[in-house]
Amino acid sequence: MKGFVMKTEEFGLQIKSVIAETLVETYGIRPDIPDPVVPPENIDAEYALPCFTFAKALRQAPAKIAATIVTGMSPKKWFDTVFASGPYINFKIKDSILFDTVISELLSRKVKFGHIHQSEPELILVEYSSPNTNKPLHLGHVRNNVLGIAVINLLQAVGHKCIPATILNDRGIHICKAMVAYKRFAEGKTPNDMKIKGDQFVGNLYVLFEKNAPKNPELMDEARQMLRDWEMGDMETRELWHKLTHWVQQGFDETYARLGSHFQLVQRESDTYLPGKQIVSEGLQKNVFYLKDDGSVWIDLSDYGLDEKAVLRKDGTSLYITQDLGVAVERFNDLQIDRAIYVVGSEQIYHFKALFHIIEKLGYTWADKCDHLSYGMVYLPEGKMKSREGKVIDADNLIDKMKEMSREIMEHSHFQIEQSERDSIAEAIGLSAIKYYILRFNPQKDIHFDPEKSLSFEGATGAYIQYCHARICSLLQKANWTESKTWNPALLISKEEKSIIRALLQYPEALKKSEDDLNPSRIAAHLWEVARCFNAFYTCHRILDCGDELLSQSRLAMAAAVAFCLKSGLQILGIKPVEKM
RNA sequence: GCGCCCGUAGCUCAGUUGGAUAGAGCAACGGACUUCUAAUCCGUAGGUCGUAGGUUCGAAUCCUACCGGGCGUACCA
Repeated sequence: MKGFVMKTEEFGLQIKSVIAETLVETYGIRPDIPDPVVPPENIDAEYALPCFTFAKALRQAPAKIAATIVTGMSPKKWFDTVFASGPYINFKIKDSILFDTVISELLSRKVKFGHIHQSEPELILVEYSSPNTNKPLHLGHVRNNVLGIAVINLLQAVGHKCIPATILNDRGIHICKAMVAYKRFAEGKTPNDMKIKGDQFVGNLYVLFEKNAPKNPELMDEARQMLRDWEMGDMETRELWHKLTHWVQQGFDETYARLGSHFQLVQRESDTYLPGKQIVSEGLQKNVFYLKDDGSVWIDLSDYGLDEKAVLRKDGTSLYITQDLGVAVERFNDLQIDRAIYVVGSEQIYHFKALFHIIEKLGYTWADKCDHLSYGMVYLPEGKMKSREGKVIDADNLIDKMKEMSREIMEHSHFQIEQSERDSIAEAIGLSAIKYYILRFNPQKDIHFDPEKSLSFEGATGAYIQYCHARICSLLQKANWTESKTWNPALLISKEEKSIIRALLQYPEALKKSEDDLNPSRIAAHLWEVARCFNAFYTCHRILDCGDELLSQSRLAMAAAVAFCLKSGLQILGIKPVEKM
């Protein structure tokens, strides 16, 4: 029954080699063969090879070449038909072989379908999240975290090793403002007393400060004094600082746990702002930097089309870029990483351009191994989020809200779920909606987020894909399905089944593309495609009790393959697949 | 001013190393539930791809100019 099995990736490779062979035999030339592409829907074929690139060498129209190649090609046993259509050569693979290959590979590789093994994996540090410790995480951070998680999963899926890293920006005027507000207004209360999370507690203080500061200028003076005291290591100030930052971090930990953010390396600005100074003095010695009369240190980046950039203040204190410089050098030296990816918003494009050029000028060979994965801003209907004014979408509130909406739908669902399971499922579906919504976008694009309209459980959403996955899990469970059950790919003959198989076949390519340009939206889109194909199939064909046990088993095998693919993709996106909803 | 990003259906977005008839979702309208989970499916309608030039066999995609929006251009982060 299962005769000729070939790994899915080999179809493309085989096509290229057949074309190469034919070109040698027919024309006596050996040009580069482009990768096969996916034909449009009206063409019944899995692969198409465009012949434009041969036109120049052969001095013939692409369509003529395509026709000639088809005529001269020796048939392969897995071809059904090969036909030229204009400048394209279309390859239709024998259904039985195609179906067998795709389903067998999914059933054996499961969620590793499409993953790649690297013989020499890179060690890649991915820095993401890196929040200020004076307020709760908001929607902007959610985008950052969700993207960071997905990128790490993506890199690992294609065989690299990652160090998830973050820097807590726990030092500076922002936290001092909250500290002043605490002394003035908090009356010694704690987050526990107020029954709120530590980050929200401190965030409220920060907003309180900003509200009162315009009318009370002495508040700002106090905050500045607080910063000086902190730098001097004043005990009382440090204790207060420690107390507040600790509360914030406890709050973050809860939110991170919900979002699924994990960090192998957590650095604090309060620890890392010093090493950069060492780099600055080295740079001065190498004459890469120069000293101005007032004592500040600069670098001229005009040969890169940038301006002069300060790397040390006149009072000798570090700047943001000083710290990043020090941290980067430490990471490459101490951790032996091959690459570093910074997941940071697009407003810092200039900063990272400057940073990487400075590293290059300092002569570090790994300067080109640093990447800034920038992502667009998140806007609300009323404009940009402003944490000073408390005008933000709070991460915890957002998750809670989506969870509630999800629970609400569950109440009215036909499918009954045990009371005890509802909470975790509602949480998972709520998070799916948020994460999928964010990851559907190209990271480069700004997101205009309307809380009333943006998050939905219908159409191209996380819930849609989860729903498809849950349906299949339910089927498999009802049938007591196991991989060892006998099935026959030749029985899967409907056009809906064919669409499913083609979508599955293209998944590894979508994964690869996603990783190539660090763009998880490609996977997100492809999962939608897979789920859509399955849902369409599901409504017009029976799977269980369809009157033919072998057909039933064959459809179950295909359904299981779909489930593995969806599960794989969801996991890469950082979305927890559910088995019921 | 200068630099970078963006402009595709009413709305939100795919498609951009030039390639087959520019695709989805939402909203609108018309259909399918005594359900293998309707958080689903099927159908209809909706487009001078910001504008104008250019490059060529071919442009949403590349180049130039302009219009509109955003972000930068800190001894902030």
